[in-house]
Amino acid sequence: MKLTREKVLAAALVLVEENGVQGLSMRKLAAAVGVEAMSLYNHVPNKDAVIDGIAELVIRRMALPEPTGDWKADLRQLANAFRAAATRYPHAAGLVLTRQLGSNASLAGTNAALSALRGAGFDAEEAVHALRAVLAFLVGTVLREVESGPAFDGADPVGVAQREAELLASPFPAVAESAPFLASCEHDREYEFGLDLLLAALEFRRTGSGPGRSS
Amino acid sequence: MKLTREKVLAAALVLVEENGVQGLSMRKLAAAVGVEAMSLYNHVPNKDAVIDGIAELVIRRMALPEPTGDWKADLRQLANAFRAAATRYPHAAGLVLTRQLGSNASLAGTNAALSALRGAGFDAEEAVHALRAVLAFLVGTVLREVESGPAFDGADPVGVAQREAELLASPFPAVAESAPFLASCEHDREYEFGLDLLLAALEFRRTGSGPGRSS
DNA sequence: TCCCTTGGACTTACACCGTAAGTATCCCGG
DNA sequence: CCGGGATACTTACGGTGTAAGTCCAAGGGA
Repeated sequence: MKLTREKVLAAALVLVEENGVQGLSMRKLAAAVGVEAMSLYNHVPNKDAVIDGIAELVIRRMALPEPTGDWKADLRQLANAFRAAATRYPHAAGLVLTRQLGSNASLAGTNAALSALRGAGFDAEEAVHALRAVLAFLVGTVLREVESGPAFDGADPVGVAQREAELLASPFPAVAESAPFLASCEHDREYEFGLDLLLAALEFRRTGSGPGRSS
Repeated sequence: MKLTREKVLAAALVLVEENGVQGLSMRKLAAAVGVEAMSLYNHVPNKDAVIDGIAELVIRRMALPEPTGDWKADLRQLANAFRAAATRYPHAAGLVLTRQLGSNASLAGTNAALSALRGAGFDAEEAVHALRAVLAFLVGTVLREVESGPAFDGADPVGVAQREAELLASPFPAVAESAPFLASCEHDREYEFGLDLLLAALEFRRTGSGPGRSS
């Protein structure tokens, strides 16, 4: 079976998901595709290119939603798709979020988001600013989600309780008051909250009037 | 002169800023403090701890602003301080933004932000959500800022022009329309835009009525 | 005063890493 | 049928993180 760049990258992705990014080495990758280390260099210039390729592969596997014509719903679904694509490969997600995406791979998503914003009445420049604001929030949120250990997502009640106790004992009054909410982090809720905030602000900016109190 | 953990971390930070994170090795770090590699292990358990320590050091050097009583101004100044601290060490910034901060180092900043939000009328839980939304945006923005090469910040006009041409030639109409604005990225403006958006949304959520059109 | 504990620095060693350079093998177009 | 290009393998080098053991100087108790 002939080796291809695509197969190398696919194997690298599963290897990263199994062992973490640190656990990826050219020798292990070669073994995973049934080859000696140096043979990989026929398909890939060096290890950095492999890592770039993994990030590219992850976003290439992102499923773009169909536009509905409702710009807020469309933007939200695009954000959902991005988040789903990244969290699907928790170990590789950091790579996607960290390096700015090699143009071509993410242009389709960029285009979809800009279309929705243009349809909402933003001009070509404002649409870019709005997109970048939402994307920055998205990157920060997803990064927190994939990097935070299990002590944060509520799946480890003892860790959460211990953390809450530490925060309560801290010399910072506002931290102590909010300790129960700081000690854990429901990623879904934080994501929805922030996205609602941004979409509401964009709608306000667009129409000059706010929506009803957000649900 | 006796070696201490603190001196090791300080040396590691300057070394990272000189050579990038990849360029940091225990041997080089040891040489920088005038010692053999293995001696470092008397002060630091392993390399990961060094890297964690660098991130901690960077945020420990963040200068917290004085509270003014105006919650939006206070939040903005805190965000400015965070951004300034991170961009001061571009190579180390990725470390700070990537790993969730070891509790104690960032608690003072967390407390200041929560205080401002509590003062604005948010309850202990909403304040945490608001803080996390702003922080996520901040992380995403600063990450983009420190990772994007010089082809993006406008300092490399030929790179920007080339990039704009590529975008114009892409098969995505909304991308082509916004090409001049996608081709470069003024980090200050994007930061202000997104932060304004979030603060406006928070104010709206707090009072039930929007501010006048922003700036 | 002497000794002995202790802690920090040094030395050696190992397994592994990315990859430059050279060599063998296979397949396919002429 | 054969020659050349692509692909895979082998060897080798300098670098990495760190486990294990050695050595020495400073400080406290007898």
